[in-house]
Amino acid sequence: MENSDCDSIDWNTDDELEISGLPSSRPTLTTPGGETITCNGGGTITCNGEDSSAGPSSSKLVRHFVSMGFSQALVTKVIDENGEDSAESAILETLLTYSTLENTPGDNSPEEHPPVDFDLSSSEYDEGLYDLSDSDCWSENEIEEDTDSSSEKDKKLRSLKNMGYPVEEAEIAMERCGPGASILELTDFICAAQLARAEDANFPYEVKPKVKLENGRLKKRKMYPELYGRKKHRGIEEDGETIRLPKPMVGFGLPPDFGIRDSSLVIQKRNLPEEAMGPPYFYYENVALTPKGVWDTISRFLYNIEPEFVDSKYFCAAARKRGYIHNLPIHNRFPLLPIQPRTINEAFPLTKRWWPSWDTRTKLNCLQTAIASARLQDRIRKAIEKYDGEPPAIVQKYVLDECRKWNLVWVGRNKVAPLEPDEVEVLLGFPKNHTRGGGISRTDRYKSLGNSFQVDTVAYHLSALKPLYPKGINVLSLFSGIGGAEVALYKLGIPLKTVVSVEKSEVNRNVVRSWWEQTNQQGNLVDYEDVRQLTADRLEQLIDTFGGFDLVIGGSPCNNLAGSNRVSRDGLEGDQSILFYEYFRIVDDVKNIMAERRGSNR
DNA sequence: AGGAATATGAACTCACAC
DNA sequence: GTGTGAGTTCATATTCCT
Repeated sequence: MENSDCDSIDWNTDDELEISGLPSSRPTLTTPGGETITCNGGGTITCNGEDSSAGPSSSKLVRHFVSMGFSQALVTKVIDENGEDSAESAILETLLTYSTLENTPGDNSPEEHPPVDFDLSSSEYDEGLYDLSDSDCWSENEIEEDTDSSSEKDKKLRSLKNMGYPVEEAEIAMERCGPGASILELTDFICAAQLARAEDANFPYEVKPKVKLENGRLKKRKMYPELYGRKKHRGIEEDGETIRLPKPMVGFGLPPDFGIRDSSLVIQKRNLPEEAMGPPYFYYENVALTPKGVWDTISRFLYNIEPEFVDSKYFCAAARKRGYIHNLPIHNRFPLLPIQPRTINEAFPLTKRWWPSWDTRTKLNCLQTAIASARLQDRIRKAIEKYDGEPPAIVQKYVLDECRKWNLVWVGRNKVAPLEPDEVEVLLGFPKNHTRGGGISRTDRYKSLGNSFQVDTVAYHLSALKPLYPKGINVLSLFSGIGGAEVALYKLGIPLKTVVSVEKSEVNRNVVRSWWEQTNQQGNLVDYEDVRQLTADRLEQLIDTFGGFDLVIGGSPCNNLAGSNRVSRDGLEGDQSILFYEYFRIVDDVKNIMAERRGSNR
């Protein structure tokens, strides 16, 4: 999603060197306003595990860190050393360092913890928006505890198959791991077996194209047609260098009754390249309409997975054409409830009265980061007012062009207006007032919202994870923005055990933290300011602390890709959009580290 | 100082006619 | 095949105004 340009820090080369050259231990950045941000290194932490009242106390701090998986003895020791008043981030930093040095599991390894209690009904934040009561849309698809071992086995087999694993490998894994093995254990086994086979065939990591620096620039990966041959289906073609956008832009399929009548548009299964398979799962997002060749490059880096292009106009009343590359299962998806109104009239009933018959729009265009000026709205009003009845065709065209360009709606006689920030929030699937208050300006609200996920769309894709992680997931959220991924998972009812979030903009981090607190999250929220802080060493520490990441999710900056940018639409190598390579690096690091851990546990 | 307002096209795709 | 026109787009730089 999201935004890397919300503040005044430029991503020019000098800054890159400056930031990456910082000592890795607890760097402290200072904002232009002189305010010190202490969320580096260990990150700012929010945890509402027990008492919701604010204010640190020693015992509470101890419980807090113990709940994160550190041993009580270690936590006590570190707090004693640092002092109770020291920042939580400093304590976490020390804990991470110690736990790495000790290399011995604490008294409370995360796996030994009781599952977090995830009580949706206790949330008062949603104002009844999230109807997560028993829904026949998905309950039948869930994996339920079943006493019948044979049907249990079938379900696991089916799940594995749906996740893209070959049936034979799934059967072998179930035989070897025993009847009580969880899906996660089974997928671990299959992945380890695949890795072992790859090594046997002298086809190990080295084969995987690596990113290399060339003249200070990132070098593009070679195509490996032998790994993932050219293909063609449903309008998405790899025609030499260009991936074409599908029409209609419905991805691998939409929920039932979402506008797909042609069943051939629904993809039942796909074959992921072996090196792309999870765990961890990952999910990458960016604008669909990029300069030529960008999605080819992105796909090449992300294990040659075919992008899923979806227009969110099928999920809400506004268009949002985006590409998603992920290794999620695509079976058993279900939509968020309640389903959003999908026409302007239904979403904004009050506009109906003023909507002229010659404005035939039923959907809004893409919600962007800026809104129409008052002067433009005035020009439109004056242009129409000159005529008693229906304005002439030339005026209609002028008005309609501007309305389309600026997403204006009719709010009075001859009066058009841009959407209010709270209306944008709801369209994008966020709770009303999600970005309101806490010191964020109206301009920044539009900007952050314009850079965000459409929650219903993303949630539909992520819904396949729900049966796989009934006890919750650990998420690495990159370029988190205002937390579209977190909100989507929450609305799906997937408990958030740990969220490590990286977001450069302070106002956005504040939005996510407020949401986290208001929704009484039981897990841990750790945040970082810069993706470059997540070095391989740091990722190892985080993985060892939290027991690995189940999902790495994020959309890297689109600034240099988006069509609205008149100034610096420089493509993937642009100042901001180049951070895509950081996304790839981190996903690849996490995959390799977790594969190593699986190997050494065996 | 900082928020708000304002002006600023190009690149791309698609449909259609020829 | 080529040409043309219509439609769409997670934005930025500058100025204005408290």
